[in-house]
Amino acid sequence: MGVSKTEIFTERQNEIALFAKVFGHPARVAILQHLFTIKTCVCGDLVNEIKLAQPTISQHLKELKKLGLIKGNIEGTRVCYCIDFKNWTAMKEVMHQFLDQDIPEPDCC
Amino acid sequence: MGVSKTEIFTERQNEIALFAKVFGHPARVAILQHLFTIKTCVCGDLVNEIKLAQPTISQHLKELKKLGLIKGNIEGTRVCYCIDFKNWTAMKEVMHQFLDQDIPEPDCC
DNA sequence: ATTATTCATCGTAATATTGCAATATAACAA
DNA sequence: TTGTTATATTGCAATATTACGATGAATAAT
Repeated sequence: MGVSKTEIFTERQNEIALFAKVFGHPARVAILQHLFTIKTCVCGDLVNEIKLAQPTISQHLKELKKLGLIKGNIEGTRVCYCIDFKNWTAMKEVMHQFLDQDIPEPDCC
Repeated sequence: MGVSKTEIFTERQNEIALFAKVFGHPARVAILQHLFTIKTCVCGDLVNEIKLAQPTISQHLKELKKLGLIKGNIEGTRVCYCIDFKNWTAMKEVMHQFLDQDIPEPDCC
């Protein structure tokens, strides 16, 4: 039906999926990478940096903000976005636990 | 348009997004967690384990197989799935690089 | 006050995803 | 062969996502 049956999964599984989903689009990956590499806020140039229309970028920023991974400060007509380090770190913890659930050696295959 | 403009992003950005997207559904997270915790192949019981219809599980397994994160061995009527450790490790490398692009301290915000 | 700039929101079209019933396929069992 | 079991595929309905033009709201510049 296009609707995920979140109720049959654990909260942790849904949490992982939500974080992963927001990284599941290259535009949002690009936005985050840009925010990290410039090591400060981004005010405006995302639209020049990433070749997508302004409303599209705005929508992607909204998704990132919804999960708390970035935050925006209004500065006059501009809005400056930056990583929310506290939340980013918390997210990293969750994702690492998932990705690093490695085992020594598989018994089969 | 519902279609991602992959051509305007780097290969790495698209790669990260593809991996993340496959984790962007709790069913696939649950499947992978199950494969890790039982420490061996899974033959069949995924449909009992996860409360989704068999075709739905099959479809999620296909997605995971498409990215090479799991592999399936046919054993009679059953198909046994397990993590592809080589590819899982490669994926982990990519995702870690993305998640750990931390910087000491932000200049702003 | 008027105009320009920046960003958000709305509306909408195109496409993708999720879920499942029905069906197909394949191997085994009797 | 016939039936049973396990998994895959097909087809489709419901919903979600992506992208962008048009518009709106807020501030800055003239």
